[in-house]
Amino acid sequence: MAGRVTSVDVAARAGVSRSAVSRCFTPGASIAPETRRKVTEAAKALGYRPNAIARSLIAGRSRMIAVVVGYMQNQFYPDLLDRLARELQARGYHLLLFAASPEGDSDALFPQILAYQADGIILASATLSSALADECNAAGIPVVLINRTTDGTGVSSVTADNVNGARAVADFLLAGGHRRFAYVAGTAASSTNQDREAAFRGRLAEAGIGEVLREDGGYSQEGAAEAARRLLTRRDRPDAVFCANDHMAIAFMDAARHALGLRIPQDVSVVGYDDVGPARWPSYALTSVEQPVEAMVDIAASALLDRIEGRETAARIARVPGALVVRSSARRPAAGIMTIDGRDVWTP
Amino acid sequence: MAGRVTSVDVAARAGVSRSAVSRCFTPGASIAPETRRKVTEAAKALGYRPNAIARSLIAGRSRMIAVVVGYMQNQFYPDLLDRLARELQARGYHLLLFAASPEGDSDALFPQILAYQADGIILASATLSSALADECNAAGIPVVLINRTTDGTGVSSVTADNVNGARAVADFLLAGGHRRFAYVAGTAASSTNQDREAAFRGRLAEAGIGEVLREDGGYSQEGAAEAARRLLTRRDRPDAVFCANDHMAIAFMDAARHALGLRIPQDVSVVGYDDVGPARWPSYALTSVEQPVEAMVDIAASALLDRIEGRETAARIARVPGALVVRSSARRPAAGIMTIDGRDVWTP
DNA sequence: TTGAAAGCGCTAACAT
DNA sequence: ATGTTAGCGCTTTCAA
Repeated sequence: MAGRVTSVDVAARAGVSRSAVSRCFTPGASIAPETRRKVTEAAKALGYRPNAIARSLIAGRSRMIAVVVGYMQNQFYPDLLDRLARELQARGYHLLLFAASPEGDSDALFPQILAYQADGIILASATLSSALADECNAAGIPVVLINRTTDGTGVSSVTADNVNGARAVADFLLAGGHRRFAYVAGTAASSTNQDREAAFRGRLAEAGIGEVLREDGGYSQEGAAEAARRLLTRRDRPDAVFCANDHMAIAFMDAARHALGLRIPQDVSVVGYDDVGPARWPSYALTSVEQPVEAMVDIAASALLDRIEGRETAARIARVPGALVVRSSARRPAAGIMTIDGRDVWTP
Repeated sequence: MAGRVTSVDVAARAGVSRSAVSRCFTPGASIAPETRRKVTEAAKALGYRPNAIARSLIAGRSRMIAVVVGYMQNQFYPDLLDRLARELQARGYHLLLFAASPEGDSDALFPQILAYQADGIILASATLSSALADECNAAGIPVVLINRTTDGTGVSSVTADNVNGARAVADFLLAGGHRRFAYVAGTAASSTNQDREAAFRGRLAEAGIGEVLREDGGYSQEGAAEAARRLLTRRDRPDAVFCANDHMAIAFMDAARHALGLRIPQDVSVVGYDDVGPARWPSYALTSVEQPVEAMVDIAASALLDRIEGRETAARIARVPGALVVRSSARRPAAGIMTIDGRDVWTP
């Protein structure tokens, strides 16, 4: 039962005071080399580790970050979580994971996050209500939103540059010679969906395309498959479809091919957003705007820890650019594609 | 700053002692209805929540479970994590997430898990070294392994019934009339891979098939694609391939079709293990043995909490059966397939 | 039923 | 550089 060893035991064995033991484990504390040696030795012999819980109590900081995720089927979120856990670990923090129901029991999470004295909170979901973010913010807990923004002030957010990303998609499809467009939407209330949709439509409108068909896929694969059925059986079938994310785009492609017998991109071009792992799988070879997980996590972690550790007090709004990665799910324009690091990228 | 309210503040406002406040939030403590009312009211007005950290310090239990995951690209793990978080939340526990490198800095995790006084630990990875499990176990922290077993005593584990699952795959492929078999292995050292491989080979041997080709895919998609290239360009190409998991089976199928131009299942049958989401995607329609996440999580959580809460002291070894779900990545035998709940299942 | 007092394991002033 | 003292916020005997 090495777990029950306290600093008193170590102090006794090393023949010093508890303070000395404490100092030995406190970076930058003043302690004589000889004392340190004795303590270290005793600690090792006893299997002693300072109790982080007790430490938190004193410090008033737990070094734990609450991370709330919603939908784990979309590979973007597992990737995010993985990077987040590593990044926080590397910075000496730990990740307390909360799974939120899509509906919004997320309010029940607030007391728990508070109770555990989380030093900060990361909300990683396009669809979660902003109520939780606002509550935490009001309670003085630094908040970072990933993949969505909110109107509330004081809340940091890290998103892709959805506006430029969606514009690039429009340009790309126009350059490919498409004329009849459709958009498969995610949850309408999410800022990410709104930004992507508005920018896509806006750019098309500038090019003189007023009509863009629309179906709601609600960020789900079932929704996207249903959207495909509806859109692609119309007489005036669209020849280019932009799905609000890859997760839907994949289901859309499958429905188009396997349920409807269409060829991609000959019969219809499909573009997604996120550039998740499955987009690279040869069966899909999905053209998609990347959402650079690593950069987003770095920024989110820095924004959060800068506030927690008092280096910064203002909320930070970051928009991270991502390349439009060209594969074969959409007709390739004759020009404007460059190969960078072995990846075909749209650079008009 | 509602977060900084303590029981003293509530006590003062309610005109009672700190003890009374404590009792109000302790289920089953003796407190007068009137006192409870006053305290509840004051707490609500002040936005007070008992500090879980301080509580943990006294109780010697943190109500936190450390969960260590390795590889998040394989959709099985995000699904597992999602269920795990919900299940633990529902039982009043919380999940402290650790991402382990495949190599094994997992030893560096031990001190951290200890420091945070995790009440238990769940290792969810087929490949993690068992050193961490043994250390925790030795330190008196209950351990549950998911998706692998270990020789160490005192460690609980929950796995699929890999032996019967792999046997079913052999039977199924034999019934489909196949004669030349191959196995794409996961990490050779993992118990899961060993069980699946041995049972698959064993069953084939019983049927008089002595030779089974083998390639190591190391549980990675790159490895599986490479395995496909090697196996399927041989002159004596196998006509049936069992991949140690779906994650590899998918890459194997993609390589077979897109790099090698083969048809599935006409040229080669492919079967996987796990029945993850992508196995159901029409592009793959992968025949696979399911690994029932929900049941596995229920059992793992119960096994862990029963030990933590002292209801049981012995380690539990659970093997959860899963159906062989028949889709179209492998030739279908003429008989032995039943439709249950809209799913085709191999029931010879 | 209630309050006073002790203490969970640790760190941070403060002396020395 | 080291030990002593006083808590961090809470629960829990122990009396009353």
